[in-house]
Amino acid sequence: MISRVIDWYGDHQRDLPWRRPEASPWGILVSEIMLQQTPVARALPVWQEWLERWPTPQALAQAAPGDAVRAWGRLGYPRRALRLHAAATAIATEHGGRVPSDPDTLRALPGIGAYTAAAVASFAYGVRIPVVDTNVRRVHARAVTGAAQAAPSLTAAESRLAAELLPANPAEAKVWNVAVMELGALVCTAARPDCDHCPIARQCAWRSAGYPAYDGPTKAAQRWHGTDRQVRGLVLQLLRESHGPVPAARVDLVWPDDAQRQRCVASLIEDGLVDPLPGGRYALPA
DNA sequence: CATACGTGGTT
DNA sequence: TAACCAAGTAT
Repeated sequence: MISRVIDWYGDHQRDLPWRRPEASPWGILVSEIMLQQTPVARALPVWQEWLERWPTPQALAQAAPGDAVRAWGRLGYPRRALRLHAAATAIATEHGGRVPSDPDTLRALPGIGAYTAAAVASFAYGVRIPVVDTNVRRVHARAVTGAAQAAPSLTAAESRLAAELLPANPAEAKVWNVAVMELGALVCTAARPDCDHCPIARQCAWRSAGYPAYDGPTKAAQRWHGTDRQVRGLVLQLLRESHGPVPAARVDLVWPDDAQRQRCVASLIEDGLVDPLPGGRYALPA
C-alpha cells in the first residue's frame, strides 16, 4: 500500500511552491499556518505575497502585528496572522532566527499545534514523525479501518495507526506523509471520493465492506449568520480596509445590535486583533 | 472534551 | 438555499 500511494503521488502531485526544493522552512511554516482550515487555492496568492514581503521570520517580526493581520486578507481566522507574527518574533529572538526542527520546540510556538509541528518537522527537515491532518485521518479511516469517515476528533487509536503505518526510513516517511495527505485532498475526498482513480482501491477496507455509512458521533454543525464570528469578521474587515484609525461611529455601522457589537469589539481587543485608541477610535495593532 | 474561531466555494 | 467542507489551535 505504501509504495502504491507514493508512486501515485509521484505521478499526480500538485506543483505547490512550498513543496519545491527551494522552499525554506519559514516558507513551509507560513504555508502550514495559512492552510489550517483553508483551501489551497485561497492560500496560494497570499502565501506568495507574504514570502516576498517577509522572506524570513526576522522580517515579519520587525513588522507591526497589524500589518500581518491586514496582509492576511480574507483567509479567515485572523488570529492565525497574529500568532504567526508572534511565532516569528519568538523564532527571531529565542531561536537565532531559524525555524526549529524539533517537534516539541515547534509545538511550543504560538499557533502551532500537534499537526503543524509534525508537518514542519517532516516537510522542512525530514524528521521521521507521522503527520496527521483531516485528509490523512479520512484516508486511514476508509482504507484501513473501513469506516466512511474519521471520528470528530483525533483518537489515540488513530495516532497509533498513523505511527504503525509510517515507513522506517525518514525520507520515505516524509514522502508518505505528503502523499497520503494529497490522496485525501484529490481522490479520497470527503463528499465524493473518486475510487475509480484511487491507487489503493483494491486494498481499501471501506470499499471492500461495500461502503457502509458512518455510524459514529458527528461534529456539531457550525453556525454563521448572526454569530459573534460574523460580527467580528465585519469589524475586522472594516479595519483592514481602512488606512488609519476608525471612529467608533463607523464601527457602529457594521452591526445593528449594540450589545453584541460591543461584546465583539471587546473580544477583538482582548485577542489583540484591535487596538482601542484615545478619542474612541480603533485600529489594527501597531 | 466541547466549543469558539473566518471565509467563500460547492452541493 | 442551507449545509457541508477546507493542511487546526486554544481554552
